[in-house]
Amino acid sequence: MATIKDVAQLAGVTPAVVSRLLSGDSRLRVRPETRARVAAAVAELGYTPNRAARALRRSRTGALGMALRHLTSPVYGEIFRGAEEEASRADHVLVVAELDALAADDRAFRRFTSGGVIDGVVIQRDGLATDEALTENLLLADLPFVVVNERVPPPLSGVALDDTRAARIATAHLIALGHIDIAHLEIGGPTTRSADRRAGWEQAMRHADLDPRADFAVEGGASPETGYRAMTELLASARPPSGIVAGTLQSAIGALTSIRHAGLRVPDDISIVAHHDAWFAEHVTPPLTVVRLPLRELGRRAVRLLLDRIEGQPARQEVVTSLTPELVHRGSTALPSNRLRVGGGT
Amino acid sequence: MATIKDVAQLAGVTPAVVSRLLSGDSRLRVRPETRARVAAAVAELGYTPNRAARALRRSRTGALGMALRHLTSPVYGEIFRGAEEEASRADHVLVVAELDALAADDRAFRRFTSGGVIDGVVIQRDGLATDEALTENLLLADLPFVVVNERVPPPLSGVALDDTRAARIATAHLIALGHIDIAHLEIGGPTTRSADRRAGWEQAMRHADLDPRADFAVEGGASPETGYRAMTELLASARPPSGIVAGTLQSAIGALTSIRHAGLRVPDDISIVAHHDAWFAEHVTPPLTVVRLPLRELGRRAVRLLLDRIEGQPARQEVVTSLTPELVHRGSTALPSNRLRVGGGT
DNA sequence: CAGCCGCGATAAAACGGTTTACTGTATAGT
DNA sequence: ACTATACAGTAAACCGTTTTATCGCGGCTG
Repeated sequence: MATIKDVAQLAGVTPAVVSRLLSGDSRLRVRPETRARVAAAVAELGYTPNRAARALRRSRTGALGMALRHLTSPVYGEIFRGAEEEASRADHVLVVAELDALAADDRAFRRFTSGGVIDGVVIQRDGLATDEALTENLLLADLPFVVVNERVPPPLSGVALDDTRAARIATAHLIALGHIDIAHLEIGGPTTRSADRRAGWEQAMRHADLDPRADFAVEGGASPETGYRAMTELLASARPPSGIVAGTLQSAIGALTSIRHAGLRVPDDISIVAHHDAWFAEHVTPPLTVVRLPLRELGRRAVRLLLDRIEGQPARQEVVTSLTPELVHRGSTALPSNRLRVGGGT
Repeated sequence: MATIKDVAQLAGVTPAVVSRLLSGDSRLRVRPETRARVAAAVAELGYTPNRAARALRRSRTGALGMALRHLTSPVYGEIFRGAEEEASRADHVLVVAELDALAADDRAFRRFTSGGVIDGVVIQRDGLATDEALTENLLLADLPFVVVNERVPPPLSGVALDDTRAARIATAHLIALGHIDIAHLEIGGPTTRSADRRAGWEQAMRHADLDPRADFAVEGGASPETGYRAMTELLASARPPSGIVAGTLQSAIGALTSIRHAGLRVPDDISIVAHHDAWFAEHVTPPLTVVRLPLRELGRRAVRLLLDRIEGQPARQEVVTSLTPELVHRGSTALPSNRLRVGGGT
């Protein structure tokens, strides 16, 4: 591989000129013809600066960490893409690691965070005990980090979605269709997105003079199994809801199964709307109505914020409000039937 | 951060001893007590070698690239986990990039492959033109790489699954249930996994003295939409199949929808078995019978092979046969009914 | 004519490890 | 008594960039 010395020699200058030219040092004065010779030499040799040497000198590696729990998850996959876009723009590279592997293996954590492998890290946070521990350890390691997809309190940095608004939109959609008894399948756990979506549901209900009944806010978790159980419980109540706002796609899928097992039909008997638009939302039966959130923008913003933090800017807590959550109407929501309410009153 | 000099000073030796001790230089003779002093110093200072400095000197970065098309895909997510496990074992870190981003943006490709960012790369390959181009460019860049989840011809290195066997198992399952008219939804495109699965289907059919009819081998693609179309076409034939072996989970899901739209039921009228066991296979309606393949092992093997290649070992072409593909029986396969064949003959 | 300034660069010291060749000291062999 | 040998480490070059301080030179000023 060509080094900066080769380039300098070919251009008839010293390595310093090449270096300063390539990194855009504004204090460097060169005449245009020299600049051109250097550019030509770089092109001819196909020169790319050696990252290790640069990192050693600058104490900046040009790599960003990304610690995610489920690489498999379509929502974090999309966030990753946004992150990569933004990292690419800043000529950075993304080192990814499984959150649980980092938490479980101290050597893995140290490999990831020490030795100047990465300049900072974007982390997912689900309110688990291991997540708290990871935050502690990052703080201890003095490595800049930003939390993605979750609001965090001020000493920390993070960027979240407008989950309250999203849930409001989802709930308002059901209300507009004529639903009155609307339940919320909370994600559960101490995450802000769980609380925010519940808050959004409550707000939309109150705004329409409807009652966000406490027994209609049940924990649906983040898996089909937990969603199934929560829905089954709801169906067992004296007056089951006709509309469901699900916190996650997975719990919505579990709910769908539960409803079917109860001999009811979606959307004829019960309507259901979920959050996030993964490809399979369209391919379950029936296709799920969802509110689509700007996940890619979320990833971009997280990386932007991280880069700013690395540059020494103060911590920030952001919410992506630039793009409005968008309701994608599919087959899982419709006008409420009377079937359930005949005996139910109201 | 503590440097090797700090450690050396604290232990009362020179940096050379620390370095050689930590990297296990067998030609170094030290007495046990010195060894202990160094170990104590390392522990006390929490020393981790600086990766950049090490990379600069060794011309090995300790980072491996992973270029995948769909981070979102559960199959590659699982492969990634295996890869991370193995990389971790070898004290390496994983830099991931989106395949299409690399193909589309030359600067991104160069950032990834030049400048000693990574020592080698594991790539996904789907037989696309851009994939061919990427292979060319990697060869040109003289960067070691291995192809994962696809067989490759000898100058290249790669590790694949035993797709033929998997398809044979899937097909044999339907045959054992009593199905006779069994179609295959090929992945399509010039991938070996597409061809291998088709071959497996043919083998199983012939082995049972059944006819792998040419019109029963249709291209189902890798998306629900293409699967839907393929299935619709099959259903329109004079004597539709009663069993379907789907090359991908996605095409199986599309097929499910098509069957439902045709007014038929799974598994009552038609049985369907797919490949790979992602979480949602269990949560579509009905839950899909699949053959589960050792994806994590595939990821591990790919990294192992890559590391060997980096060490200078010759190219190898592997197939993961150590773990047998396992049939997971769920609700989408059952005994064939007579309903379809009443008018159909046989 | 001396001094100063701006221009267009340059020289050289880091950065933090790794690695090769070498050194000084005791012990053993002849 | 003298050399060989093993032992236990050491010295220093080197990897490829970045960056700070400096330099020679011509022109302008007083």
